Amino acid sequence: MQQERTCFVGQIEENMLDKGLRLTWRRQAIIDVFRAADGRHLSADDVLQSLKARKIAANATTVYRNLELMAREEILRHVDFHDGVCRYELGGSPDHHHLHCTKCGKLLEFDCNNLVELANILVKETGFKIERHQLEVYGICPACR
Amino acid sequence: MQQERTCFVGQIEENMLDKGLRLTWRRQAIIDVFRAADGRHLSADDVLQSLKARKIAANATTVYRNLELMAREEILRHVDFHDGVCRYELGGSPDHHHLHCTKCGKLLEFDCNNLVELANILVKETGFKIERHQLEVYGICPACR
DNA sequence: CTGGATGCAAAGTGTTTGCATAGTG
DNA sequence: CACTATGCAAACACTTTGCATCCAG
Repeated sequence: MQQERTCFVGQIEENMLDKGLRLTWRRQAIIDVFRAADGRHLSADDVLQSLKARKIAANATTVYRNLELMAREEILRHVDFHDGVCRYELGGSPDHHHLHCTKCGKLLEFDCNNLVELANILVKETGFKIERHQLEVYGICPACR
Repeated sequence: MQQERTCFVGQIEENMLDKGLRLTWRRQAIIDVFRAADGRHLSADDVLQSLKARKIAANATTVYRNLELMAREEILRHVDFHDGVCRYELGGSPDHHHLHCTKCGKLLEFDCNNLVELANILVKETGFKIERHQLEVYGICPACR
């Protein structure tokens, strides 16, 4: 049981410990949920349901608190699909964006070197120090056309 | 009094009538609020407060319903600053984007031909028919650095 | 053993819905 | 005069807060 819950302790967990964060069962479970989600973008409720499916007791409050914590510590990244729900994805590179099909909901990710270029132009023209940007694109995917 | 409320009936109002929408006092007042806002991006509550300041009785429900209606009819455009509030701006060209200062809240708008180009690339690569996109950039403005 | 993590209950915020009434075209 | 817009109250979904208890380091 203990073993089931501990799963494997990977880089993310070590990262958390390095940052002085406590590594609780629930936090590990949340990380596992994101690993299993394989790049999908989960809302607090998605996480909660996944935990329930894995028979891990968890409270919505705890999930919200941990998602926010992990986003602050840059373990998760906050993304916003303009649907009124906070979503998160695992880790790292903020330089990919999303292409949504407004019919079937299919989601494609794309890198965007153009945006890096654009960011440079913006820096020159406005003097802003750019911290983050998010581009969401909506359209109809080939299958739905 | 009647005259005060009617203000001037411009293109937007004619546009509404053309679409078969009723032009009520409150709708005109809401349009006036956006005109007076001079390009700023207003939440439902902002609109409500502005109406109150102009001594126009209006109910939150009505404001929500009309903002949604006008967005559907492409009189307003829905924008989302990822702060949990729906915002709207007047009209037209969707091809400008926003640069937010995360310290002072200053807001710059910028056009983006790069994004049009990007959109073309996405169309070619993915086969999506792109309907809309929104880019929000966050950073520190020169004054705050 | 001590301070942070958790659960529970309740409050909060922004938005939506149902229904009766008022007002526009 | 018909049919839509409005106000009001209540419901709603998602998220946050306060406090007592629990547990990792």
